[in-house]
Amino acid sequence: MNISEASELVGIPPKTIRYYEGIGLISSHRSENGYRVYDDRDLHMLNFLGRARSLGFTIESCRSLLALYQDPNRASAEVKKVALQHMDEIDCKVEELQAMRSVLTTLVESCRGDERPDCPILKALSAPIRLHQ
Amino acid sequence: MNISEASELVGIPPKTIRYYEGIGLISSHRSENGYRVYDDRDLHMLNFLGRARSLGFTIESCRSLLALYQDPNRASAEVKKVALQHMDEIDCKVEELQAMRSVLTTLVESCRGDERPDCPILKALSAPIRLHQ
DNA sequence: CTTTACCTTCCAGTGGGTGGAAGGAATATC
DNA sequence: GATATTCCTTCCACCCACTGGAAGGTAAAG
Repeated sequence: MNISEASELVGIPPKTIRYYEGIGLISSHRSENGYRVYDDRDLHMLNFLGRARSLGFTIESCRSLLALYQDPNRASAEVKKVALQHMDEIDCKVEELQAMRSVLTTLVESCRGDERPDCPILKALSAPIRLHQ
Repeated sequence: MNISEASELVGIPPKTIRYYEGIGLISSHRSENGYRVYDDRDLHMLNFLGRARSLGFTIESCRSLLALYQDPNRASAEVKKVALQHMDEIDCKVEELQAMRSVLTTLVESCRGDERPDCPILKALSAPIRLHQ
């Protein structure tokens, strides 16, 4: 099948599929007219990639995961390691975002949000420079 | 003062300060030798930017916030609107990340993580293609 | 035969910087 | 005075993970 059909089946845009090929994440065969052709095996890889990406794995992690997936002698510990590392990064991001959120909540709650210029949010943002050691 | 001193005071790298000037977020005066010179007012703006960025506001939001800050006829409602919109985006991101995290948790918990190839994480990633309507 | 839809490659842009090269200017040391 | 180091300047390229669009070839439908 051609790229657009593969795209529909796995839910990844054609552009992205070509991109994945460009960076060596997947490969593809070509038919006589130069069009990319995808078989079940290719769909399987693309599907794997789509799921991994939707869980937030980076392209490089996806590369590792795909390699492990295709290696019958893999140790599941390797896979778990990649996943745990990813979870750590997610946790870091969530904490960062929640820290921001909590400051923003305080600021927003203290702002009347009317037509007057007086604004605690701006006041907080323009607070005196504290020395960055 | 020169750029590196300003940088230290506000905790923003010189490269980033130049970048902010390049995209028109701030401006700067030059001394005779062509060096950028920063006064208290400039430091104040940079500090404002640093705080806004550290709360996760995008550059474009920072531009709006700086404009509001410098407009004595602003309505605090405008500021609050920017902040609320930003909070919405943070909430979206957190939800996304937590959804990923919860799937990952399940997968990681089910993986023994030993030297054997059998791995539920890979199994889940290679699960049959479900049609993307 | 023409239109439309699909395919190809390549270049450029997104956000928010960061690294490094090449070269000028100021200061410290010998 | 010469030299070394540090600081400054600009500019170009790179990061991630795509995405948009141009220019042109190919296939299927009317």
